[in-house]
Amino acid sequence: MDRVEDCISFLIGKAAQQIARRSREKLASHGVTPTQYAVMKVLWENEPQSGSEMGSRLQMDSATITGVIDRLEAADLVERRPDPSDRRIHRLFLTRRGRSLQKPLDRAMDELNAEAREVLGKQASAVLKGLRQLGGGALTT
Amino acid sequence: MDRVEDCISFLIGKAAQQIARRSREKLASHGVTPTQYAVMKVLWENEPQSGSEMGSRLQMDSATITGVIDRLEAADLVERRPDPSDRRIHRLFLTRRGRSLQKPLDRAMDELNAEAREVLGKQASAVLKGLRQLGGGALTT
DNA sequence: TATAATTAACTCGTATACAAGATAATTGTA
DNA sequence: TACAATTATCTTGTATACGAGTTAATTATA
Repeated sequence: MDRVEDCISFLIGKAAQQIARRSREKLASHGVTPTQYAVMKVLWENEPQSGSEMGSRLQMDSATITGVIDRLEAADLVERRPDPSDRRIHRLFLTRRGRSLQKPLDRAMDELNAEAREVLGKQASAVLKGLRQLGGGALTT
Repeated sequence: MDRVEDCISFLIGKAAQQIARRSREKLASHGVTPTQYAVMKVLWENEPQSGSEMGSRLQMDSATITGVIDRLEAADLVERRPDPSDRRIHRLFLTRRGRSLQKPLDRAMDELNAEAREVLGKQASAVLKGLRQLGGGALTT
């Protein structure tokens, strides 16, 4: 590979950076980051969840989960409650405020998806398929 | 978008995470990170470069550049030297050690590219084209 | 049952990234 | 030339992300 711009790792990294940047812009007015949105989206779908369930669903490290939940809790969007049958576990619940953000945040992210699809054009489905393969363990050591 | 796994931003983020992880694994034995590799690859191609040239080439923020160069300098891979005609600028040079890493690091990253291409199969070129579009300003606000 | 293995969550240290802003130097302009 | 605008770099603070290791609790096994 002659130029760094031809390395797949570089290309995908920069594409991810641009989408993350646009995503941050769209979510910023609601005080939520892209990662925080992902966690809340999983909770809107199925509540409560333990941290480890959340982590395996979102492919997030336990150290990362802890920090994200800390900040979501500080923002009064999510709440940790002890699990009655297993004292190692904290169950994650949405607060009223957390529930109220579902529609506006989903709308903002739907806009972003539409923008990205427009950029990708008719190759969108091929790109998404490739991304699913790369992100889904095909590269596991 | 119903599930977070169908959001383009999530998919591309996770794909980038997996490639970055594999990239770190391949570079770790040489004591270099993926971002540090990118900076060195640009210097192998054309030396010296100023920090701002490096930043615009690699789409890196000035704050990020400063930290990466700090660590490359601490590892004796790159050297900052003042620019004789513009005292704002630090020119970046490779050290002997920095030059010696070109072949092994490029080989390691070529392996990674081959792995990724194998995963993507015949859709590789479509995926790369899409990534170039997304990473190259098509989403700029 | 006593103990080993596993699990969930957390802590600490390091490395990107970005926002915002500071400083020093250079360039453009009236 | 004096001053405004721009440029290059660096600083600080925040948010992921990962590696490594800790603690407490649960499960599996001898």
